[in-house]
Formats: sequence, C-alpha cells, structure tokens
Amino acid sequence: MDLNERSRNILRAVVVSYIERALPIGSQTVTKSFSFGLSPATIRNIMAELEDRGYLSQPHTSAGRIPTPKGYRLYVDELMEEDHPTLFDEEFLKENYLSTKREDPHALLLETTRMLSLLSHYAGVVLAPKISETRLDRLEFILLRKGHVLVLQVSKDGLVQHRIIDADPELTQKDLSRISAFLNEKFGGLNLDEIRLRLLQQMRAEKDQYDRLLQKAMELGRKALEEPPQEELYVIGTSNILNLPEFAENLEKMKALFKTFEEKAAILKLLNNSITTEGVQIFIGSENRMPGIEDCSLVVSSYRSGDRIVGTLGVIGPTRMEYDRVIPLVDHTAKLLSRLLDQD
Amino acid sequence: MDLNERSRNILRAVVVSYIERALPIGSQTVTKSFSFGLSPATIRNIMAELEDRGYLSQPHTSAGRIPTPKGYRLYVDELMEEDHPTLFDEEFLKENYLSTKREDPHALLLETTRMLSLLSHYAGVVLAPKISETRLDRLEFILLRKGHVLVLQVSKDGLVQHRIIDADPELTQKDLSRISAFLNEKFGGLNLDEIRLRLLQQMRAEKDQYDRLLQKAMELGRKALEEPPQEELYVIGTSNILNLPEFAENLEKMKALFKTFEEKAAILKLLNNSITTEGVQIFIGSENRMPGIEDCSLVVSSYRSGDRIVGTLGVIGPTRMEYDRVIPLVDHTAKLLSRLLDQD
DNA sequence: ATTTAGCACTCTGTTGTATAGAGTGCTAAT
DNA sequence: ATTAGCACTCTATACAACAGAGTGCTAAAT
Repeated sequence: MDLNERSRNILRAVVVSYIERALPIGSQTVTKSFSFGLSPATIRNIMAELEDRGYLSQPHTSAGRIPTPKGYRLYVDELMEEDHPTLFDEEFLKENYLSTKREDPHALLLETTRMLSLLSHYAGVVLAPKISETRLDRLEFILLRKGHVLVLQVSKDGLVQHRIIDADPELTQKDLSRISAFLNEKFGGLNLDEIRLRLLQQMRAEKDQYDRLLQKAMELGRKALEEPPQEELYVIGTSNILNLPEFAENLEKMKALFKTFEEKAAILKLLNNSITTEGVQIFIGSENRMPGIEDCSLVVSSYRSGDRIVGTLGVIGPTRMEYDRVIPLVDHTAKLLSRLLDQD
Repeated sequence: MDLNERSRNILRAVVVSYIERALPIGSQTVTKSFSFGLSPATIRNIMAELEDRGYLSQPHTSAGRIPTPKGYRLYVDELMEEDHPTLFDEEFLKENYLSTKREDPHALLLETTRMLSLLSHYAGVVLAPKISETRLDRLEFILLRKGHVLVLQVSKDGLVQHRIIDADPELTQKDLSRISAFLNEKFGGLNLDEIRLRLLQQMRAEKDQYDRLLQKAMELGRKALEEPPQEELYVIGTSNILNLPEFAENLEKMKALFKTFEEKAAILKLLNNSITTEGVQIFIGSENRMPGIEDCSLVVSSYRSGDRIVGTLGVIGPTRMEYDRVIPLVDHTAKLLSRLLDQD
C-alpha cells in the first residue's frame, strides 16, 4: 500500500516544481529538472499512479499535475528536508529582531509579526498572550467619572491591558486604591481564572460579613475579571498575497480571503485551537475547514513565556507555500520570541 | 466661460449615470434615462464640449463618456442635491449607533468606523483623537520592574493610553505615586503640549534646587510625554472595495490600494491634514496626491469633543462614489460622534 | 518484468477574422 | 439652434484554425 522510494521521489519533484512555478507539472518538466534516469513515459506511469492514490490531481485531461492537500501533506511529513532556517533568515533575525526593545510586549509582538511577514513573503500572524491566562502582577483601579472605573491589568510578563467598567457610583478613588492594594496582596501571582474562582468562593463565604469595603472589593474584582478580554491578533502582510498568481487569477477566492483577514474571527479560532499543542503545526488547504482560507496553508507554532505556552504565531500563505523555508522560520521565530519574553 | 444651465444638467446626468452603472455613458443613455427634450445628437454636441472643457473623458473614440475628477468636483460642489442622510441611514444610526455604550471611547470609535463602513458600503476610517491634544485628566505611573515604568494617561474625555518607558531604576512605586500626585495636581486639565512646555520651563528654573524628588518628577514627566504617542487609525470595510467593478478589472490598482490600506501611513497623513478644517471635506481621485489611493475618493469630516476639533472620520471609496448619499452620512456621523463624546 | 519509444488523442491558449453593437462627429436639412 | 442621417471608429464576441503541452496506451527493447 505504501509508496515506494521512487514514487516518493517523483512526488517530491512535482511538489517542489509546483511550489516554484505555480503551473501544472508535466512529465517532461520532471525529467528535465531532476535526473532520475527515467524517461518521461515512466514518469507518466508513476504520476498516473500517484493521481490514483490521491496525491496529485489534473486540472484537465491533457495538463500536468498539481499536488493535492494529501500530496502536500506527505511531502511535508515525510519527503521534505526541513532543518534550519536559511542562513539569511537566521542572520536577519539576529540582527534586526533580537535587538528589539523588550520592555513593551505589544511592541515586541508587533515586531514579531512584521518579521514573519517580511521573511516569509506571506502574511504573518501573532496571537497575543491572553492576559487572563497569565499570572497577575498588578491590578489597579482608577476612577474616571462617577460609576466608571478604569481597570488596569499588568501580568508578570509585562503584558498590560486596560478596560473600562461600570461600578458602584459611591466608590471614591481612595476606596479604589485600597481595593487595588487588597486584591494585589491577596491574588498577586495567580492567573485570572484562579482569581475569579477564589473570589467567588470567598464572596459566598463572607456573604454575611459586615465589612462593606471588602464586599465591594470582591464585587469589583469579579466585575473587572468577568468579561473575557478581547483577544488580540496581529496580522501583517496580507497584501503579499495579492502578488501570488493563484489568487490574482481567481478574484472570488481573493475576496473571500480578504474578508476573512478583515474579520479575523476565523483566524483567531484556528490559532486558539493550536495553542494547546506544542511546536509547529501545519494546516494545508482544505485540511483547515475555515471558509475563506480553505485555499491557504497555515504554519503555526505556539510560543511560551517561562514554562507556559501563552500564544501562537505563524504564517498564512498559499497551499503552494515554500514549506521547507517557512516551517523552520516559524519554528525559529517562536523560539526567539519565547526567549525574548522569558529574559526578564 | 461658465457652463450654462443645460450643459450642467447634462454633466449631472452623466455623473449620476456613471456612478450608478460604472460604464461609459453615451448620448442615448442620457436621453433615455432623463427627459431633457433633446435628441441624442444635441447631447453629443454638448458632451463633446464638456469633454473639451475637461469635465468628461472618453476611454476611446467610439465610447461613451466618463467624468473626470474635475467633472466630479463640479458635480459635488454645484450640481448635487445633497441634503440629509437617507431616512434609512438616519434611522439605522439612531437605533444602532446612538445606543452604543459611551464609557469607552475606543469602543465607541471602533463602532463608529463599523457604522461608516456598513452604511456607505465602502471603507470607513476614523482617526482617533490624539491624546496629546486633549486635556489631561490623570497621569499615573506604575512600576513594572526596575527601571521600567508604565505610564497611564487619561484625558478629560475618557481617552486612555498606556505606554512603557525607561526610568531611573532607583525610583520606587512610592516615589512614582507621589510624582503622579504632584503632576496631576500641577497640570491636570492642561493639554500635553502645554504641560511639556511648562515642564521644560520649570526644569530650567529649578535646575539648582535640591528637591531631588521634584527633579525626578520633572524628568519623568518629560520622558512620559516626549515621544509622540502612536496615532490610532481605525479602518474597516476594505474588503467592500473588492466588489467594485473598477478594481476587479484592474488588479494592479487593487494591489496598490490594499498596500496603502495595510500601511496606513498615507491615510493617516491625509486625515491629519484635514483635522484643521471644520466640516466635510472631499478629495476626489487624483486630487489627493497619495500614491495608492489616487483612484479613490475620500469624504472626511472632523469631529469634536466639547468645543475642540479632536479627530477626523470618513469614507474611502471609488471616485465613482455615491457622493449625495455618503457626504450627508459622513457629516451626520461626525455630528453624532461629537455629541456622544460631549455628553459626559 | 520493466522500461521506453512512438503515436494518437485531448485539451488549452493564442491568433486571426468576421461581425454585431454602441457610440461618435460631421453635414445638411429643419 | 436643433436634429436626422450617415459614415466611421472602436470594442467585444464568437468562431475557426492551429500550435503546444501533455497524456495514455501499445508494442518493442532491455
């Protein structure tokens, strides 16, 4: 049932050629570009077999072959020689990326996205750490106007997020400061889910107590943490996609793709799914079931801060992506980002 | 030299028809769609004259006419009957926009952009108020780790921005709190430019004084305000542009346009230029000299918070934009936003 | 038992030609 | 001043012819 070595070589040749040329690959092209010591006729037989088995497809009877997602999958999993980032990419990152200021995680993540886009020539995406899953460093409340409170969350890794919530109009800034201090004391170092849980427990326990400020602290804390904070997704380089021939020819696909890019929800969902898995993951074309990007491939990797996975980053490009270059790039970038986030 | 009434009517007819149909307009179309009581031949004469004068152009000898930017300009300035937003737009905004929560200006601005895009069917843009030009309500410093300080700025209209700066590593949170209090006391209610100026003056004056904390306060204040804060531009609905026939047919223009959208710099510049002018401004096609959007028109209006102009918003669409619908829409939206920002 | 040369066949894309249609500009009549 | 009429121009479309790339199959060669 398995493909023999020769068939695999031919498949590799077709995939590599197609990635380079974006045109259906015929038996002649294969014989010319690679030296298998086989005639076109033989190649044709093998290609026909590969098509039967679902690794290649033909746009029409008398055309060359194009890899199917299954074909790319085999290539990526078993045939590709992927090892290190290219020397250029590695050097470039060392010179231009590692030197970015690390004090503001936002700036750092943005720069990471830019690097991914720049070096891959596709679109770079970075899903920012969800502040709710990081350990809390500080929680501050600042009174804006009566009844409106600015909540400032700072995580241990320096991630900052602010949000405005409604609150008891009787609270003064003094109350708020005391509440901040109290909550920081009590919950500093925990992650938000834990805090939320403890708050609820405690509120139940102390329901009947008379310490009104304590109650307000609990109430405010709960409110501050209850709504899921907006998820932050950086996307840079979508216009790179416009240069690819496969989309230039198919306006409909491009429309769908750009709508997806603009709405971000589908991409968020995909990246969120990948956050549980360690290392590089690859979604090839229709393997990912997201409408709009079913003609794209994604190469994503989770990254960490300290010993916890906190987010994912990656590259979105055509199924005809240069996997052997992009996969090590994404892997490497994820590691560099993890390192940058860790060194504090 | 001026166009007579009849020519102006014909020009209006051509512009209106072209906006609707996106195809060169011939003399027959004009006679059929409008009843001027003139034969096609007469229309032709007039159109030829309009072309001579630069209001219309012909893609080729035997085609109908297309308005030039000059033609659109005359239409917009003198021929168009623009008055109110459509009933639908007005109702829609009343129902869906005026009810948005106003406590978080960011959310509000985002919603505004969404509305502009939704109702115009083009791309909506909103340039957020520059916090440096708003009056300061609060300035808070929070120590992240040694030498890194989170600066939190809150403006009187509730605009919040945070930034991370390097600072004297010897400063403790206690120092920072005192500095915050001091600066708030001294400068609350002023705008950042004023504050910056006063700080410099004062620093010079008190150079030789021995109050070290005061000096540090000055120094920190200066640092916190020195770098221009990033400008915030919301853009929503770029993918609407993909549906327009003029761009679908011209891939190159579309590429340029989307690159411009992604980079945002050109749009920022344009909107910043418009911030000094009150009311609605219109840039038609090549009138705006920004590469990438020279085939687009912009309808923008400044908006205010209280009695000061703080930002601009608008719509980016094809030169063939439905000006009579979009201009009142932009105008109306700007006024609504101003009202929402004011009611505090 | 493979491999391959040879060949008929298929499909695309390009080129050239004819044609219909839309629209113009000009002239002469109203 | 307007317009009917007409010759002219240019585009878009359809169609045919054809070159080119590529295939699959068969029979010969290794």
